[in-house]
Amino acid sequence: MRPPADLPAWGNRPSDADGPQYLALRDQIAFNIEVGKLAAGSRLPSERQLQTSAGFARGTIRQALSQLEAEGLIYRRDRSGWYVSPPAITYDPTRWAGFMAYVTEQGRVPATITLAKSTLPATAALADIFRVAPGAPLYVIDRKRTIDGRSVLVERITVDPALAPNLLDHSLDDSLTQILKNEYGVTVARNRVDMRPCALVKDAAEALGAKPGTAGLLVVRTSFDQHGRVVEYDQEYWRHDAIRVHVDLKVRGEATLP
Amino acid sequence: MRPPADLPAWGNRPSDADGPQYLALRDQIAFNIEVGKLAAGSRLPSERQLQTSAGFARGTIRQALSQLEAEGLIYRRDRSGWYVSPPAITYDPTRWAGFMAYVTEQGRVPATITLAKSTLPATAALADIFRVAPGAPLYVIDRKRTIDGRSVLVERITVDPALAPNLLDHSLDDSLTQILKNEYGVTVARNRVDMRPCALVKDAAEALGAKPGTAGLLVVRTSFDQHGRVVEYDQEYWRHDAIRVHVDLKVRGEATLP
DNA sequence: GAGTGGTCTAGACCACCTT
DNA sequence: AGGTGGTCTAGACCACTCA
Repeated sequence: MRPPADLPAWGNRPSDADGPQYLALRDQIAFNIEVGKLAAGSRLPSERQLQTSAGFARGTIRQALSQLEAEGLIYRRDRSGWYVSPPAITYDPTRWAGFMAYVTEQGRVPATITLAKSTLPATAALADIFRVAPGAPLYVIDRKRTIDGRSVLVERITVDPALAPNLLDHSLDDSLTQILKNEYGVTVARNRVDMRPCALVKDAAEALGAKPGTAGLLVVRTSFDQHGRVVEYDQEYWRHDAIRVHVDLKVRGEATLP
Repeated sequence: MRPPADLPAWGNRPSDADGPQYLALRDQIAFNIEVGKLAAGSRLPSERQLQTSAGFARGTIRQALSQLEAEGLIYRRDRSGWYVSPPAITYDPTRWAGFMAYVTEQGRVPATITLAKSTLPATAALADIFRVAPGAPLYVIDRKRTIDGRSVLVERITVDPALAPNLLDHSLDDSLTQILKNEYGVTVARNRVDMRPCALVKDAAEALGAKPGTAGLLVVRTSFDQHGRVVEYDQEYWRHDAIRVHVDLKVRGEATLP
């Protein structure tokens, strides 16, 4: 399976002559990034520096920066500054490989930090998912994951203690799926993945050092074992510029037609 | 396969007391949407009306509206106004159903408008994808698709004329995959899907009546026939609030481990 | 033609990060 | 302590949509 080429598109041609000024500034910064004058991970000049060097009002500068952020070319660390985005990682939900594995495969350095772990009573929604009584205890684990030192996602994993008693006693900084398999003999037979663009809610944004409301991608994975029981329910909030999803499918039977 | 529940999340609790004012305004509007006071598709008061009724400067109003837009609760029609977003459609790339089918299935009304069709010489990137010589002729079709009358995606489809001669003579407002199958006997054996959050580039935004730079989702589908030839290469730009991706997978062999 | 959002200015104060 | 981005104000003009 060859790695997916950089997704081409209709093209982001330089703004038409006489477009808005903020787009002209956008183009100039984007150009500096593309030719490598501004390297991935490096910091942009401060807004006030750009203000004097470009001669625009600060609001206009911020419009240009927000545009570049929306495009995924740059990102901000809350109240710290603007930085050039590193390349995105490619994520294949159909592959049987955890975060640590596929990030490493792509020549990057992954890391996991456990933020919190606790036992909480099931909310109505979770009770429905796990088919347990509302209020029944569930393990809840919050983790943060980084690539080359940059926080790219926070996740909340929920597990039914019935399937993995004393799970929280383990070190949770490695692949949870591995632990479930090796320590509890629980294997995943079915995987359901839901994805949608979102805005990073406050807690997620704070954990990522991003401004609340920044664009993100919500990936919800639900893993089932061979008996159809929910093994793991995982909500991942990704920085929107850090992920690309890639799925490769053999077409299965066409019996799904009504 | 039961329809995926609304993806729950960490929760968008009301902004902490004494948060920024624009978030207070956001909460107020969001509340009006949730309780149905502002129905899906309906128009919000104009920015200047909000300005006087809420007592904030217009910039602050616009910040609140942009926040709601990022969250997918509202959208704007360029220079026309702000509107409440209808529910998103669920898209399953593993299912053998075209746009018209799965939108209808979800109780919505789909439509397709062909914007342009032409024969163009292959760019380097396209030549590589189709394994033809650079400059070789390729069919290029631009279409727009709507749900309940709202434009939700524009796409550019590229097809190799060798597989489907005179394709452009057909009506292209229906499922292209159907035409390829019924008229040319070309069936899809493999489907590759790449997705990433993006900003809508100028042409795509204009076709959707959105402001350039609005958040979107780029979905690139590459379809192969049983001989591994590329049948159809499709770049879809979605409004980010209009789509949810849902994938359901049986876990296949674990032979992919290194 | 009236009203809309889109763009832009030139200030200001604040909370927070960095050193 | 100095500098950063985050928020906010009160104006202005323009291109465009819509009735």
